[in-house]
Amino acid sequence: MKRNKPKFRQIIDAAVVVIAENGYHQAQVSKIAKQAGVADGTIYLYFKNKEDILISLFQEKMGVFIEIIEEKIEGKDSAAEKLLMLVENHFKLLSEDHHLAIVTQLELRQSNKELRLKINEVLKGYLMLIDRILIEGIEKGEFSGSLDIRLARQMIFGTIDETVTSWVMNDLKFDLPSQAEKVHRLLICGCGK
Amino acid sequence: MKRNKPKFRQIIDAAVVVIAENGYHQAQVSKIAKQAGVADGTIYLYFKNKEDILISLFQEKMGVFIEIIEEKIEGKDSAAEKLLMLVENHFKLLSEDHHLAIVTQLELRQSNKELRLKINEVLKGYLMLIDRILIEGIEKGEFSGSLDIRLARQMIFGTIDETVTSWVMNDLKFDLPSQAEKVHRLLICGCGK
Amino acid sequence: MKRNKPKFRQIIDAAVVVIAENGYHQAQVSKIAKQAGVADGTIYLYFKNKEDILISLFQEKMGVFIEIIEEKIEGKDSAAEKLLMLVENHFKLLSEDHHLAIVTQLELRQSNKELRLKINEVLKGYLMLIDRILIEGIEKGEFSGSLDIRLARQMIFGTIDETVTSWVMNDLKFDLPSQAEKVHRLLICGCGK
Amino acid sequence: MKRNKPKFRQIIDAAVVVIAENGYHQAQVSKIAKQAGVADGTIYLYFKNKEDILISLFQEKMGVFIEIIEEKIEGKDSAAEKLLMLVENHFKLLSEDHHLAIVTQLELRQSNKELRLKINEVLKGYLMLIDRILIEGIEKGEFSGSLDIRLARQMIFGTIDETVTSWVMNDLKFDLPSQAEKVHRLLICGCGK
DNA sequence: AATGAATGAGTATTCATTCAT
DNA sequence: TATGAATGAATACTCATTCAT
Repeated sequence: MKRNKPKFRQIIDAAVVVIAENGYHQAQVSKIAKQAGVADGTIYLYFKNKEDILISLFQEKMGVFIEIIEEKIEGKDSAAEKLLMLVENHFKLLSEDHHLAIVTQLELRQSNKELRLKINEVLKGYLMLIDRILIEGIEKGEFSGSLDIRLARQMIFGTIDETVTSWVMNDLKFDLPSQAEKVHRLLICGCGK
Repeated sequence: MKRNKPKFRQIIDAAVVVIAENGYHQAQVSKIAKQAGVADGTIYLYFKNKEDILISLFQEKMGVFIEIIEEKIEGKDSAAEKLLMLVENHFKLLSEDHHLAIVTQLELRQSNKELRLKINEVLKGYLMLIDRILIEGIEKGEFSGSLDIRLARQMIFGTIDETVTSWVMNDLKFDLPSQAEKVHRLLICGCGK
Repeated sequence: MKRNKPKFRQIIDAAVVVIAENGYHQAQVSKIAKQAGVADGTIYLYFKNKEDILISLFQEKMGVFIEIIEEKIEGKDSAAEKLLMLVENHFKLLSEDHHLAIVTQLELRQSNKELRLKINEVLKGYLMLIDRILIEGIEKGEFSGSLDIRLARQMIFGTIDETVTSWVMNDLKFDLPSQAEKVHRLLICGCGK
Repeated sequence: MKRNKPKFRQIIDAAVVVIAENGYHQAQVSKIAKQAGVADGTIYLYFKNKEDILISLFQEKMGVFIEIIEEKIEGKDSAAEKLLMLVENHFKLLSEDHHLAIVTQLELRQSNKELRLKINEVLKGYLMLIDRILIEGIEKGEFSGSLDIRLARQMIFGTIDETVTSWVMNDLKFDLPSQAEKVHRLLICGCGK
């Protein structure tokens, strides 16, 4: 299994660095290979083509993402607390890895539609996690029974994503994790009183 | 002034069609010229370069967007009503122009960071419109006094944007304008009871 | 029509020179462009791709070949005389253009099967010319009535081709046209007495 | 001596299969190794490089070819009969091994000039066999005394080769050995009456 | 003897932009 | 104004060969 060999992760980590520092369109395979400390050809022993590097990158990183967040929300009793954990850790994980934040929020979105559809496939796991929290919240009576799950999920993900993107676009200037509580409050209570 | 000459809009409209039908990376200048019924070189009498076409496209379309929405909210008394008008018309305008929806939600996001920063510049007018509604809502006591304007704006824009993108990605299948009221309720009241 | 523009022939002639002097596998498009005195991209205004240059090359040169030979045999009364003209001019035309001889006998044969099939398509015109001579010879009673046209054509073409290839492989040392009469005699009378 | 070890022939036979089924340019060393049931590196214990495989392949196969034909013509009294034996067995041997026919007539000719010169070196043995038959025919008075040996040899080899190539190119459709007698007659008597 | 993971050189093609007419 | 022929920079991927085990 290629995915477990050290060079697989080595190349993916190199790709994150190269894309973050040079931009998507300046991230040539040869640059990634150099950063990973392998020959150009070695890349193709572990990945089918350049696109495969990017999909695998997203799969690996998003996989860890989902895993960690699932772990954090496990012990929590209320859906609201779980949502807070999700927002907090989403912000925390990305603020701890600036390169990854730049890659996921800015650079990878420049990829073509085909690649973006595959990335969306990976994202589905995360969106389903949000859905589970929403359903639990409704069942427990924490959230409104008339909630449209899809729209609520789009609000949650859209708000988180827009906040992170805005943070990245503003050159990572403000402190992201400290926004989690306020964002959480907005998602639960909205703008109203 | 180039912007008022017929060929200026002719080329921009051609660009929308070509990008929507071929995708961002298959929207060559020569294709846009052909669609517009002019020679390749003529493009450069009206636009500095290809990027300038895309920025102008966004400026023109977003300008109309803001204008119409401002008009619609003018007479409304409450901030909540104004927000509803904004969501409703945002959805309505895009659902009336599928080509434009595809271009703004999917294709134009594939542009490089530099171009996206310039697009964000144009977006600021729209975001300031949201800010004005929020401030009015706080001042009138409709919205929570402790609202973080920036975060609230990011929630509103993020939610609207995510909803539209999801609609476009699902091949424009569901009815977008009919979601406005529910989205509005979510933005005002959140997920909670 | 691209085929009539001067650059079309200019590029083909450059290809003959470059392939003859560098070999098929060292005949890069950029080398051909340089030899033709045009930019790399200009090649693609006149040819679909590299393969298209080679096919067009063969078509153009073989077209001239067939045309000239048809002209030469026109006035001849007997099939035997016509066959002599064919051999003589085949040898003469190639011995007058060493570059072309090298390209058709050695270099172009290194192309892949697909390209060779297309080249064979072009060759058919020449083989049909041979067939017409054979049929006339049989009808006029010059050639044996029991002649198998296909085999006879294969003998004629095979013998001519092998002779030319051998001449090219021996570095064009001996005088090719002077062999025509002897080759002609062999084709008519065979090895026997 | 490498040539006598089983893996030497094993690799050569694998090469014939792989080249025949995949084409010259798709016959990678790794594919040949896999077909032969050895590791890539093992190839290089038996052959200097890839070219060496192809030359050895040709040497081995052509060696058997010459051996068998020499055996067949040994007892024959006349040069004409010997020539018939040569044509017949040339056709028979190749029609019995389609893979080999494809490799020698089509695929190996795509090799570069250098390799083809080396292959010609191997062919010389076969051409000398033809020469010996021709000389015997002249001495015995069967063939014309004024025969140019080189040209006659080129006619014989060129005709046989063109016939086989044509057979391979027509997907081995017609029966090759049954053409031998007619080809033989053509070579002895030519097209004339 | 045998393995197979690693190497790294080499090239066709696209397309935004220019400028002579 | 308008044209469109010409330009030329820039890059992913393959595969013969090696060598540590």
